[in-house]
Amino acid sequence: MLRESPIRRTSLVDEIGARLQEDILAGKYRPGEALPPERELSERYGVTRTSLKHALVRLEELGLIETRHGVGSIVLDVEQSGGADLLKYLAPSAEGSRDGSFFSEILEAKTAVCASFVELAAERRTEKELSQAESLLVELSEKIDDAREVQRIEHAFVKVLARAAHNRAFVLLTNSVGAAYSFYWGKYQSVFEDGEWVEENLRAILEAIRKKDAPRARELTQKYFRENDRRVLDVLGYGRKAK
Amino acid sequence: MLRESPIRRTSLVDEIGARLQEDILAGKYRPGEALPPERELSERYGVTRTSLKHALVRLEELGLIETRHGVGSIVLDVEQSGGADLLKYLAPSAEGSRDGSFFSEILEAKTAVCASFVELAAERRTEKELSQAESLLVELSEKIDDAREVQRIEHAFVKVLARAAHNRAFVLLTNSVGAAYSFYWGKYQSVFEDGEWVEENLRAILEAIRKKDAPRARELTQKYFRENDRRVLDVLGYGRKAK
DNA sequence: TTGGTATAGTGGCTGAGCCACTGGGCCTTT
DNA sequence: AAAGGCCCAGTGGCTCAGCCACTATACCAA
Repeated sequence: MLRESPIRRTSLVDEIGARLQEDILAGKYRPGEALPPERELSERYGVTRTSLKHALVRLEELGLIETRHGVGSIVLDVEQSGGADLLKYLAPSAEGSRDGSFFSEILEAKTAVCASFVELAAERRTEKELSQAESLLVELSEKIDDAREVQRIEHAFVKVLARAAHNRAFVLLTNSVGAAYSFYWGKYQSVFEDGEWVEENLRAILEAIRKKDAPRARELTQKYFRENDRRVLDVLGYGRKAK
Repeated sequence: MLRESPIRRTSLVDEIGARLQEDILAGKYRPGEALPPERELSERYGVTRTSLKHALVRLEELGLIETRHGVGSIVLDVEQSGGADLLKYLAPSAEGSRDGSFFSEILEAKTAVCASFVELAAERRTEKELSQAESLLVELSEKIDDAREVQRIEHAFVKVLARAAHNRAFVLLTNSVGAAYSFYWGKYQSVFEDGEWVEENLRAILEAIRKKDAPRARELTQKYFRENDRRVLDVLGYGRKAK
């Protein structure tokens, strides 16, 4: 069965969390200041303290606030303590404000991270990982006219390489960055209409990895993703503005 | 006032969250399976459902579980959906099991990420950022015999460069990675006893950035951090084993 | 086979309440 | 005055009991 992206039901808690998050990121509550007391916030948003608290737990996990017993919830400086998992929340709000440069920053980071782990993958890949990547390429050539499938397979291919680097930290970093642009996922599918171009590049990268030619693998990856990023930004209409 | 690392009071919720997290990561609950119902879990751990729920919210934010109304909390595959913010929790448990390779993986990722944003920083840094970095180097040379201070300043220096890349995604990635090794922070201070070596390297990097020589900045950064990583692993006794 | 419906199991959310911690003001003692 | 102890208002931590909303399943009817 084809797995469609499920309708995302937003719970009350998610809603409150998102509102608070926006307010914090918009500077309504400034770093160093305390949020209003939970009792007041819960009344203001019309929810119980319990529900509000669930939202605060989430914000604390993200590194947006620090809650201290007997004191309150202090707003932190995002640049100082915000974690990478924030990226997935920042993307939609950047979209709302037509902030294309933010998306280009995500892509840039993605490209850099990918280039790094591909370099490592070239040195450490096992035969099994090579064949996994290879079979993805075979699948790609079969579905080369379906942009949607091309996009999916390319993504899976990158994930295989991330694992092939045999570095758990890189896998998690890749996940965070991936979650950040997953929001845009459907919006630049047209980039993958040129399936041959994708296949050609991925194959070249895989060849370099097979030969354990790390520098070349890195170079090819960087080249491919940079061009890819450029096309994506073009499609989304951020083409020129973006640095 | 000198800011000491505060005593970390662990709340009940943190405790439950940590326990569940360990159990999940240890494979007690397998990906795809559902966690026991909240009512049962809360009874098992001897806390109210509310408190347990707070912990589950945290785990969901981390990408360890997915909770669905009317169904339950499904355990996710960490490699598939775990975010970078997990790193900071993985470090202590890896320490417990003497898993040195995990720490070396974090350092490796850190080095790669730093090298990438330094490359960008060389192209985009403003004069202001240059002078910020410069004054940190001045401070460094004044406190060059205090390993603790050298470590702190080096860290601040890196953060300045991260911002100089003018890419918000990189800042957040750096924060996540930084949080991951902050756990070890005090344990390898001796590496920074050689303050001259640190200063010399940072200065060279800054010079390359000043000249907008991106490739060289990248190369120097990579060289410095790789050697640094090696020393850190040595100090922690993971020297040889680590890949 | 199809489609509805009852139902058991699960999370979502509420509201009231008590306990624990923090910080600052006040009062005593020196 | 200065220092130390105490109290208390404000705030988060956590509990308890309960009802509502959603989901999957099994069964029944067309």
